[in-house]
This record gives sequence, structure tokens and C-alpha cells, in this order.
Amino acid sequence: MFSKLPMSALAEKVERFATTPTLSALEIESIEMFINFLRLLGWPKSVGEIYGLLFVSAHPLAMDEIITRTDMSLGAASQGLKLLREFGAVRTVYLPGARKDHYVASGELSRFATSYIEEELLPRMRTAQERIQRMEKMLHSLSETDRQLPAERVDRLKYWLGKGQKVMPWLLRFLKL
Amino acid sequence: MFSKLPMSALAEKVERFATTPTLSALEIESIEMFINFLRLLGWPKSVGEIYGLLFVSAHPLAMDEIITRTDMSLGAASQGLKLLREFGAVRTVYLPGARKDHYVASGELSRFATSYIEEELLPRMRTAQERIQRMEKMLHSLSETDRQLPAERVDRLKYWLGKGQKVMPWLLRFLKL
DNA sequence: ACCACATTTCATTTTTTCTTGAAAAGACTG
DNA sequence: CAGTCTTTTCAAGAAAAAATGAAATGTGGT
Repeated sequence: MFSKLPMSALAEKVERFATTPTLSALEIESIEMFINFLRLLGWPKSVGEIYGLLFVSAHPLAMDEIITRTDMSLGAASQGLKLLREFGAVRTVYLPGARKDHYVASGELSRFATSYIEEELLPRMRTAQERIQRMEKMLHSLSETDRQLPAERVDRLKYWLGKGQKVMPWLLRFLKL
Repeated sequence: MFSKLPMSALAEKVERFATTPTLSALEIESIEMFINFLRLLGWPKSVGEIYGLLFVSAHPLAMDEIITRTDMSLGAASQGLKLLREFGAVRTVYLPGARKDHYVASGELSRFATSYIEEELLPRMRTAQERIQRMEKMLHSLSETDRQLPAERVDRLKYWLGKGQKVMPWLLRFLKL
């Protein structure tokens, strides 16, 4: 779009102006909201920026538009879009005659919650269950007095894990409508 | 427990040996499990170590024991215990004649989930609600065509936020027994 | 009130995570 | 199939988060 070669001070000013992020107040609200929420899932700010921008966009956006408007790097945009695509939070749309990929946000916000549950919570619960089984075996080799309290704790752990396992399917069903 | 004053090479070796972290397999399982789970809440590894160790301990532990056994720094232990105390995940117990504070883990694991919901999720939902109201106002100043899609998205946002707000009290009640 | 021990605080260092941008790879067009 | 545009990858740099440990503060015993 712009040359990278030496340019006059004026030209630089013009470029700076042209590439200055121009985001509407609406877009800024959206971006801030998603930065906040996606941080809860451990996702970097750049991903929140991309999704937030796409979410309130009236048209599909190409990557270079996302880069210019949010003023983020090529690499961050590419990686962020890849991640969002993998989670089904964003998809490309066909635009006749367009060479670049154009992206739209999926309105299914539940995807974030469900994929968090499925990719983060459930796997950990599974390994926790294995751990608890191993812990129960280990308790046998403790003396009567040393066993008492730890045994109660492991039981407690089992109880809460079971509780979690019980609520998850329910929660998932609720989220998926 | 040990003098801080000059000591022979042998004495140093003895101390080194004595302060080498000695954790049972049970304790290691517990610590690893809590490191994993508490990371989901954005808590540092050191907090998982402290809580995991306390959780399966047969006795209340003093801070210096926690430091020695997990081989963490004074600062990390102090800060971690403070945090855990604030969240009610750990408390001090009275031990006659003991000068140091001694800690026990609360078995109420639900505290972690409920405090996450109350301290992280609910506040964000509240600010999100305010944002949505502002966004709705902003939509008015868009042209008919530019408004259509963003308006749908904001509606969607409202829908999902409402859903979240509906499920939270239920979830909290379930977690609190 | 003093002293020794215990705990907290916080500036610094270390580690981890995120971002950048150049180079490589891929894809479309004439 | 050559040239150009687009996207991905990844090593290096920047930023953020966590850990360290020494100094300051707090606490209880005598």
C-alpha cells in the first residue's frame, strides 16, 4: 500500500495520518469488552482486538484492514485469526472477485464458553480423576494417624470433582440453547 | 531452627540436605493438581504449591515449613498465604505455645469457583451491561445500512449476557451445596 | 522497653508470555 | 509458469507477570 523507502517529512505525516487507527466509539467499546472477556480464557489482547472489531463490523474485513485499524502487527493478526478460526469464533466469507480472505465474527458467543469448558476444564478434570485414584492408593502406605486427615481431604476432592462433572453437561446443554 | 552464623563446610552440607525439599508422592500429586486448577483462575504457581501442600497435610504447617519443603522464597510464601487467606481458602489455627502462625487448607473447594465467579465474572458482566447500553445509543448515529448488522450483534450480546446472568445465581447455589 | 523471632513489603531479577517484522511458503492471475 | 499479492511462520525483541531476598515492620516474651 505504501512504499517503505525514504520519504519526505510531509509524506511521513501523511502516512502516519492514513494509518492512524480510526476506530469508532462503538468499535472501541466492543474491542474493550472482548479484550476483558477473552483475557479470562487466557487469550492475548490482540485476539480480543480482532474479535471485538469484527463483532460490530458491518462488513467482512480483510486482514490488512484489521492490521491498519487496530495498529497491530502482521504476525499477531495472522496468529489471532488462525486461533479464532480454530475455535469457530470467526470464519471467512466468499466475496466475488476478492483476492484476500475476508472475515466475519460468529455471533455464537457460547462458543467461547463451551470451548473453554471442553478444551480446558474437562481435560483437567480427567487428569484430576486419575490423580485422585493414585492418591487413594498412596494413602494406604501411611500410618493410621497420618492417614486420617489426608484421607478426608482426598474424599472431599472426589466429592467436588464429582460435582463438577455433574454440572458440566448441564451447563453445556444450557449454553448450546 | 538453624543458625545463620558462619558454619563449617560439613555443617553447610548438612543444612543443604536438611532443607532439600522432601515431598511425598501424595503431596506432589496434590500440588500438581492445584497448580493446574488454580492456573485457570490466573493464580501463580506458588499459590498452587502452597495450597496443594496444605491440602493433604496431616498437620497445620508454619510458613517456614512451607518454604523449606516447596523450596520457594519467603516473599512468595508470604504473598501466597495472604492471597489464600483473603479468599478464605486457608486459615490459621491456634496451637498452644506456638509462636509462628500455622495454616490449614479449607476443604471447601467451592470457594475457588465461587470467588472466581463473584470477583471476576460478575463484575465484568456488570461493566459489559453498561457497555451494551452505551453501544445501543451509539447505533442511532449510524446510517440505516451501517446499522443493521452491528445492531444484530449488539442484540446477540445482550442475549448472551442475559443468559449468563441467568445461569450464574443457579450455578452459585449449586456450588454452595 | 528490649530483644529475638516472624511476617510483610517492595525494588530488583528472572521467567514467561506476547508482539514484531522479515523471510518463507502459498495462492492467484495473466 | 513467472510475477505479484497474500498469508504463515518463527527468531528476536518487548512487555507483563512472578519470584527473590533484603530491609522494614510487626509481635510476643521476659
